Amino acid sequence: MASEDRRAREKVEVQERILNAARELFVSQGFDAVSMRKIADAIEYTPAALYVHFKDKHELMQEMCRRDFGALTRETLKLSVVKCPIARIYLCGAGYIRFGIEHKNHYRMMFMTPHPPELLPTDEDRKKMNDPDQDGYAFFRHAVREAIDQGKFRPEYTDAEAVTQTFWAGVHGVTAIEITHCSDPWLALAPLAARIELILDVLLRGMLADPAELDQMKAALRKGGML
Amino acid sequence: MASEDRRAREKVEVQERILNAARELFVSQGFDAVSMRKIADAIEYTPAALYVHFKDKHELMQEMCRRDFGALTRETLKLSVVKCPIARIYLCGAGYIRFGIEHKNHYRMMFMTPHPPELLPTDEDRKKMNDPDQDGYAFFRHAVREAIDQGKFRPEYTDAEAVTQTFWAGVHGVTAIEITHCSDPWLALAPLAARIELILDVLLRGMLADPAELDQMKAALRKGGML
DNA sequence: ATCTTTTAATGAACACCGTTAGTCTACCAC
DNA sequence: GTGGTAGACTAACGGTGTTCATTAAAAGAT
Repeated sequence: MASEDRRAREKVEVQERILNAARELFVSQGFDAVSMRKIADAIEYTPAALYVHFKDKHELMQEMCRRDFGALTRETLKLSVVKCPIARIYLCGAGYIRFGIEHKNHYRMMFMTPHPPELLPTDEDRKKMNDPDQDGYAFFRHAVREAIDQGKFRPEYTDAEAVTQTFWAGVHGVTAIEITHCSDPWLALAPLAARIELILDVLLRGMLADPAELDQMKAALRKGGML
Repeated sequence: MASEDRRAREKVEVQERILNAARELFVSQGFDAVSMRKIADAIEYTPAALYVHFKDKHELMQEMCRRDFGALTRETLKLSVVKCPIARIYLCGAGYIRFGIEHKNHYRMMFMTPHPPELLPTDEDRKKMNDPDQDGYAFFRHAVREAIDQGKFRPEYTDAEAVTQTFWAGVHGVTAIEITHCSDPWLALAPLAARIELILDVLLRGMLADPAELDQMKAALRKGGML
């Protein structure tokens, strides 16, 4: 059945052309600027044809973001070479913010827009979600757990999940504010770089049993050219 | 010209009925659920009539949110009775998050949606914006400045604007994550109360010259029944 | 009391949007 | 060849924000 393979290949190719057309509109103008009709026009198809390949607009956009966000995961996982969990946490946070700001609309879609609660994760998804070698969140939480186990954090901070989510909240806050308010004339934002360093320093120092360790870690990172 | 006054009163009354109808749809179902036609139906007017009173849908929604957010400002300003700037900062943050979560859609509209950059603040606005007795942000920044002047923060933290925005980023992060992801099956969020306390503790402790002061302050607040 | 100006509200339309039902057609397995 | 399948198409439905010419009524001026 070579022809069957070919048909499958063709199908995938069409889907990819759809997703690429969608991406082009999306990155430059955001979700609302992507209309099924515009996508269809771009690839010289009829709007209805898109529904052969995707359930609806939301699923289409989600699929596109999902693929593109593999890049964030891959970039994050690269940090497994960093031995010290504190340094790993710091670099994860910095990378996360940077990525979000370089992909504003993707970030908005993934982390600032509620997803329909109908799409539940499969068992396979659940497995991935908890594997630090496959999932960025799990990777980060693993670093937190290591730090806790090594007694790096204050003794009252034993809940890795809560600590992870608090750190996430901090970096998400900086990212989200930059995305939504960077050109808001009602607000005079301090330089982004300063805000990034501040939030990372403050969060980590506030969690560390020995706050001085932050500066040692940063000095070491600078020495290694990783900061 | 008594009749002129009456006409003005009537106009204001219609505007208010529009805003109230809009609010009702908005709080329960969000921005997208509010359509000009639905609002018009609710007050038994024609859709076009709304454009006599408001430039467009966005301005209408913005005006509604603006009014409702007076409540946040008023609630924040109440904290001027708290003498210690550190405690004031802490309570501001807690109140901010609480308010955001009790008014999810309003918060989303005000702080998670970019505003059209065409509407510049007037000179009067600019005056208000910098008056701690009228503006919540200025009030908060003033507390930060006090804390800095009193030597409460680490010596390298001298930029009140940056510190304010970093603290804001933290509380915004918690609020925004709760709003967008509270019913996300892909995420197991720690209890909200725990995340609130954690972020406030961590942020403040990370900034304080003497981290132990956080616990003293919290103890004092608990004694006074303010926490 | 009549005439003019102003203004809120209307009806009808425009240009979009996401989505669907029914149809056509090219290909595949038999 | 025949029947079935699946991708693409045409046409439409019901919705959206918004505009514009027109009405009707009230206000002000003479």
